[in-house]
Amino acid sequence: MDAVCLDLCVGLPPSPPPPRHELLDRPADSKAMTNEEAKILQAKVTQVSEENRRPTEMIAHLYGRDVARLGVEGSASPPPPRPASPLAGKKRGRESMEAANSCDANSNRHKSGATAADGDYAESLATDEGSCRRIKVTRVCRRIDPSDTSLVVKDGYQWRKYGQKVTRDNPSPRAYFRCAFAPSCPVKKKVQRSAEDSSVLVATYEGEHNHPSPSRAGELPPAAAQNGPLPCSISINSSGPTITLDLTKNGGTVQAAEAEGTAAAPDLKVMCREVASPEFRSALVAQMASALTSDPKFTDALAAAILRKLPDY
DNA sequence: CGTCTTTGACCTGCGC
DNA sequence: GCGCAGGTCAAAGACG
Repeated sequence: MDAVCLDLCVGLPPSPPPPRHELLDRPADSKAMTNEEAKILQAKVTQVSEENRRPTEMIAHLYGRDVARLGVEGSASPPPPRPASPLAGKKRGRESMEAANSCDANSNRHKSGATAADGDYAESLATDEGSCRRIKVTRVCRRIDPSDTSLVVKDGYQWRKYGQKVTRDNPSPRAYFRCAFAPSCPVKKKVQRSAEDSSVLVATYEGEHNHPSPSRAGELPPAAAQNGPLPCSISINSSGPTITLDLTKNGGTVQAAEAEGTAAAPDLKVMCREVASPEFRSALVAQMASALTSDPKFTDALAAAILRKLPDY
């Protein structure tokens, strides 16, 4: 997949800012600013403020949309009908919710003729019935050898199997796992072959681990640890600073999908979650500050704005 | 012998 | 209230 470049152009408008000497090398006898000059500078102040506000709004928009989407998916949207199982209406709400999330990307791929990829990923927040507590529900699809009947999805954690059941809507059994690394860990995992493609294992995780992964470095948050460096960079070109979200730098999940030549659209959710994470935001602020302070246009405009705020000398 | 897996029984919630 | 289906428990067996 090619890098997706969100050209959040925060550059200055086509009309270049006044040269530095116009602002800093003002003749001593021109202390008194004409009304026309004042209007022009006022307009520029407004313009610069607008330019500074734009990236903030775009980031906030991206962040807010991601959060809203996760909330709608998990708790608000009614589950879609399941034509494959006419009796599925008897299922409980929680199960129906999971079915709504169940490998949407997987089914979409089947519709579009593509094959399932390793590490397909979907996540939602499920509302626990009778309370406002939210349970994180994550679904991962992995392609396995069809002859492999182990129902094991390696994810770095230790799991203890406590049950297995054959469900109505799927001839293959569903295995139930608990996290075996920490006795108090509330996370459960259900693993079942996809009803549509028996070579695809669908693992559903409920809850969040209250301990670091035993097989990963514990410093990074799960998403970051799973996907490596933040998939974002800021560059400055002739048209101004550009924020680039590089979907190719998303760690193993996307790479696994790429290895099979398939799209990894669900990983956009992972990336959006990272964009919303404090680590990403602080890194983004640092990079933006670095980019802005190294931009002579920005420093010129900033110096001009500061000068205008200072009393005449 | 300790740990893990298997599997039938039981529990629980939902729809009718 | 009953039946159904998913989820969980726990005893028994397998394995290192």
